[in-house]
Amino acid sequence: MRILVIEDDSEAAAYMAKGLREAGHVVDHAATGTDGLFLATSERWDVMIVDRMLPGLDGLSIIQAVRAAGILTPVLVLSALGKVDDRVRGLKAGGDDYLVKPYAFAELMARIEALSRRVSSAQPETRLKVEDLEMDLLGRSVSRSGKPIDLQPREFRLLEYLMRHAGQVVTRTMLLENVWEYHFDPQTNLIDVHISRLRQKVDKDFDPPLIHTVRGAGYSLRAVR
Amino acid sequence: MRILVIEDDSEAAAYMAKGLREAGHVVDHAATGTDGLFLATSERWDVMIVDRMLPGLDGLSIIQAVRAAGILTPVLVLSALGKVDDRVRGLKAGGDDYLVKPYAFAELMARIEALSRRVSSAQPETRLKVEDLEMDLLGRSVSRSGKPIDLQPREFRLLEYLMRHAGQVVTRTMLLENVWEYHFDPQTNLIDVHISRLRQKVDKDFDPPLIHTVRGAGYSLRAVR
DNA sequence: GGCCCCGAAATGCTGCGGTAATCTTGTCGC
DNA sequence: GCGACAAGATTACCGCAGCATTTCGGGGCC
Repeated sequence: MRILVIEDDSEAAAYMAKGLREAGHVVDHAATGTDGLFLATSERWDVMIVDRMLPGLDGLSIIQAVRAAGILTPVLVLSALGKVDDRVRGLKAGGDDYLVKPYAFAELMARIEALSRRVSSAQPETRLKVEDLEMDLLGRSVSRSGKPIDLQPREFRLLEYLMRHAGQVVTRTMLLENVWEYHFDPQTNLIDVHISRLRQKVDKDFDPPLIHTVRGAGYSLRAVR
Repeated sequence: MRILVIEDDSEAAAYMAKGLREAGHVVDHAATGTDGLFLATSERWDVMIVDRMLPGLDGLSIIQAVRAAGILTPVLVLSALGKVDDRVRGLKAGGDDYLVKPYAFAELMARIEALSRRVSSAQPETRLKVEDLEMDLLGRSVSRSGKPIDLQPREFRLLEYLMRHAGQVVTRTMLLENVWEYHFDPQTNLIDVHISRLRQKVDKDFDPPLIHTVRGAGYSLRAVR
């Protein structure tokens, strides 16, 4: 899970980040409000943990700005202020939960789980992304660097398979089995033809090429070889 | 907003219900765990508030049962137990938030707001809109660019389903299940025929076409492509 | 009994996808 | 470094799957 921590106390932030990383999450950290807001709006996160008292830009203002930008990522507000009034204000600003310092790490973890549960696990993945290449499974659409790419059904299935195995080498047999549902060798250059067609659409007008040939083995989708 | 309160202390329940109703919510109340579980699963709620200590069926067990039934309604757990361990257990059971008694009413309200915010944005909508195509669910009427379009019942249901999934690709199976309630393949071109009829009415005299076929996959309602 | 909605079937058409021929590139051995 | 061979890339072509449209008849409903 991708978690953004916005917290000015570097010791507290390091402690939290360490624990979260040990639990298998990807954690990024911003020490000021302005940095935090930038990261919050420029990348995709599953959960944000925002300290309320921050130098520069106040935690609650960040949340409001994030919400105003139409981002619905769950936010956990962290604060030393534990009075009811403070908590209410934190939630009203658009926070999804409020945790008072000092906190137990187990509770932090549990709350993060609870927050992300419904949002992220609500649907299985609906979009794939490899570098600047994006695929929307529900809309059956593909784009690279924002430009839409129009694919045929078989091409779409082929690219989906490649993207799901990005970075790995995919053999012809794997493709025949999983993309064509052939359990035999058609003795033609069927796959080569489709790879070629995909390249025309996916790599032709872009850089760097993403589809690489692994001679004698198969193909691989990745940024560099 | 529809709120279900499961709480055995009748005085506490009445107090809470009164406050919530004054805030404009619809509140129903169950005094035992079994009643609560029945109401939770048999009706639609926006938020549930569950006391942890209940006669009959424990609060956490209710939540687990509700989640097992595939219901994602946000649950606020209410409890006198405030130790970190108890809170963690409450959240792990599938609760979305945890509030310790005694609580301030303002905080309860704020937490309910926060809980429902992201989910309940799915209010029982009364009208759908995709580009210049509008559908009034209550009045059973459809119009495009202001001009009324007259649809047959089945056509209406079909268009409604497409509009609710605008931008996504809708497969034939999805349509059979949700528009026809067929759980098998009729082996005819039933869907094609109805799509064709819809097109005559929705796309024929307008621009751009909204109903697109996605070869090998299904159909899609969207502005371009 | 008449109207009309809906589903089945027949027909026509479009373009996807598989085959094969030809061209290009990479990799050996000498 | 050069030639030969194999692996892969590209191109063109055509059959037919998959979709659109039209017609027709049964049956529900007023």
